[in-house]
Amino acid sequence: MIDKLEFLLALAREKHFARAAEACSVTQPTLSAGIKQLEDTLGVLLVNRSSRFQDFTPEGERVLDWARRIVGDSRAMRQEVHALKHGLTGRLRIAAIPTTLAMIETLTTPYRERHPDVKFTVRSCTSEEVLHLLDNLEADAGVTYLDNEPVGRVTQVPLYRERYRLLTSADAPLGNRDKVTWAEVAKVPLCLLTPDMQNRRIIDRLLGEAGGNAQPTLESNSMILLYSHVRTGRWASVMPARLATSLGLTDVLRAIPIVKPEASYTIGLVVPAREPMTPLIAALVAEAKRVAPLLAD
Amino acid sequence: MIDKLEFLLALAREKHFARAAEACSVTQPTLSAGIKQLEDTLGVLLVNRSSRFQDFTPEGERVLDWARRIVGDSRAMRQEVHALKHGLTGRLRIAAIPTTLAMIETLTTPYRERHPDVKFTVRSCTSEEVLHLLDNLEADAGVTYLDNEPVGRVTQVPLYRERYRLLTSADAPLGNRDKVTWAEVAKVPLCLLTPDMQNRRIIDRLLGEAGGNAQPTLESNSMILLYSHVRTGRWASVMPARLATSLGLTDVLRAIPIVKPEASYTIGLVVPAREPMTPLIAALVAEAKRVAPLLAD
DNA sequence: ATTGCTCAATAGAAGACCTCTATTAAAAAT
DNA sequence: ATTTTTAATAGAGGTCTTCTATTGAGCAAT
Repeated sequence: MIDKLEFLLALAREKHFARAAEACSVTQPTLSAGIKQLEDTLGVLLVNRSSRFQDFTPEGERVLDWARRIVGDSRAMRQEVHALKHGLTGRLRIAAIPTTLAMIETLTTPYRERHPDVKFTVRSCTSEEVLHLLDNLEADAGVTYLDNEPVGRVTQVPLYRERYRLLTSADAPLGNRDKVTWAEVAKVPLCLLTPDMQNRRIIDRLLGEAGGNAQPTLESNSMILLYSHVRTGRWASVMPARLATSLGLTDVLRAIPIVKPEASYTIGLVVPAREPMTPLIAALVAEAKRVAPLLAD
Repeated sequence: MIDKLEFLLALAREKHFARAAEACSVTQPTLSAGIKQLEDTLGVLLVNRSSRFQDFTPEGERVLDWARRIVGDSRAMRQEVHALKHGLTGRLRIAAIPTTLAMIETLTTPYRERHPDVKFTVRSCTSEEVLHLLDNLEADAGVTYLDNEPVGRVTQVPLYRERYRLLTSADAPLGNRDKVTWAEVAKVPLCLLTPDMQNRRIIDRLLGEAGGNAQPTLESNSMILLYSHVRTGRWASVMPARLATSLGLTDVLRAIPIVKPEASYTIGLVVPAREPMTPLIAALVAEAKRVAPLLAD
C-alpha cells in the first residue's frame, strides 16, 4: 500500500507515467497497475488521463495530500529506528534561497561536529521551490524568508534578519558614502538576481517605493556570478549585509547600508511539521535554535 | 506494509499473538511472520518474547507510536475518499464517561439530522479508558473531563461545566434544604460510582476537603443503576446537575445544589489530533461547537 | 522430575499478487 | 497521412503471502 502511495507521489512529481515509474525503479506497466489498484481499493478515479497524463481528480489531490503524509511518516519511522541503532547517519537535503547560501555553513559546520556521519545535499532555488520541495518530500529542510505565507504545514525557526547593502567600489558613484537611500540606489545600474527570486522582488519593491525602478544591467540566478562581477569593482549590486560580509570585501569594494527605509526581512529554517520530527531534522532544528542567537543583531 | 503495522497495533492491544491474529482475521503464523518481517525491514527487534509474548522493546514502542499514526492516517484517507463519493456514512465510535451519557444525545441527535446514514457506537468507560481507546484507534471520539492532562495527541472541544447536586427525596435528611454543603453531604449515606471513575474521585476529593470521607452505601459503574436506586426515594446520591435534570426528577426527588465550594469541572469532546480530521469526526467537532453555547450556564 | 498445557515459531504447500516483456491502442505532433 | 509519444493490456514468470500441521519452548501442577 505505501509503495503504491509512493507511485502516486512520483506521478505527481513527474506528471508522466514512464518517468514516474523510472523514479520508482519499476516499469511503466507496474506503476500504471499500482495507480489502478489504488483507484480500485479507494473506489474513485484519482488521475485524469487520456492517452497521456493530464492531471489529478479532486479526490486524487486529497489522496495525494494523505500520501505525502503517510509516506513521510513511514520514512521518518524508518529513519528514527535506524538512528536508534546506528546513531545519526544518512543525507540531509537542504533547499535554500541563493542569498542564504553563504550562511548555510553556520548550520552545517556545527551539525557535522556533532554528527560526523551525516551527509548533506544543499540545493539553491527560489523560495517557492523551497516550499514545493518540502511539500513533496524532495527536501528535508529549507532556508528561506519567513515573512510570507507558508504554503504547506511547516515548522519555522527564525535565524536572522536580512538587511540590505549597496555593494560598489569606493570610486564609483555613491562609493564614498556612509549610507545611501533606496532612491539614490535606484539611479545606479545594478547586478541583481532574476525576478523569480524573492530577494529580487523585495529589492524591486523597495526601489519602487522609493520612486525608482530597477533596470538591472545584469541578472542571474547565481549569487556567485553576481558577486564575481561586483568584485571587479566595475559593477554594483544590492545584497544582504550578512552575505556581503561572509563573501568578504576587498580594498576597493564597500558595502554601504541602505536607508529610507532601513528594510529587513526574516530568514529562517523551515521544516515539515511532523511530530515527532525525523532525527536528522530534529538535530538541524536544534542547531538552528543554537545558532540563531549568535546571528541576531 | 500498512497491514503489518496493523498487526503490530493488534498485538499491542491483545498482548497475545494468536488473539491479535484473530483480531486481524489472519492465522497466528501469518501474524508472527508479519511482525518478523517488520523487524527485518527495520533491522531491530520490536517485541520481546520468550515462548510467549512479553512486551515491546523501546524501538518497538517507538514504531508502535508511528504505526498508530500511519494506520490512523490511512484509515482517515479511505474514509475521506469514501465520504467524497457517498456522503457521510459509516460508524462513529464514541467513548464517554458515565456521567455524560445522558447528554450524548445532544450531540448525536442533531448529527443524525444532518447525516442520517451515520451509525453510532457509544461506549461507557472510565476517563483513562477514553484516552486509551482514542490512542489505539478503538474509538473515534471521547467525551470526558478536560481538566486533567491529556495523555496523547488530542484536540479538545469544551462542552459544559459539570456542577454537583445532592439527589435525595424531600423527606430524607437535608431533603428540605435549598442548598447543602459538602460537609453536610459527607454525613449522608450515598450511592456513588466505583472508585475507578474520575467523577467518584472528584466527589471523594470534595468530600475529603470538607472534612468528611465518602462511605458509599452502594457503588456501581452504571449511572442507570445508581439512578434507579435514588429514584425510589430511599437512597441518595451526588450527581452532576445536567445529568440529574436530563434523567428527570420525581415529586419526591430533589436535586439540591451543593456549595462550599461550588465546584465545577469542564466536560468536553476529545478527538485525535489529526489534520485534517476524518469527515465523520470533523462533523462531530462541528456539532460540538454548535451545541456547546447552548449547554453553557 | 514428569506430565500436561499454552503459546509462538517453523516447515512446506497452495495460491494470491506483483513485476516483467512485448504489444496494442490512442492521441499528439509533424 | 505519417510518425512519435504515451499509457493500457496480455500473458508469463517469479516472489511473496497465507494457510495447515507440527514442533519446541516455557510454565504449572503433580
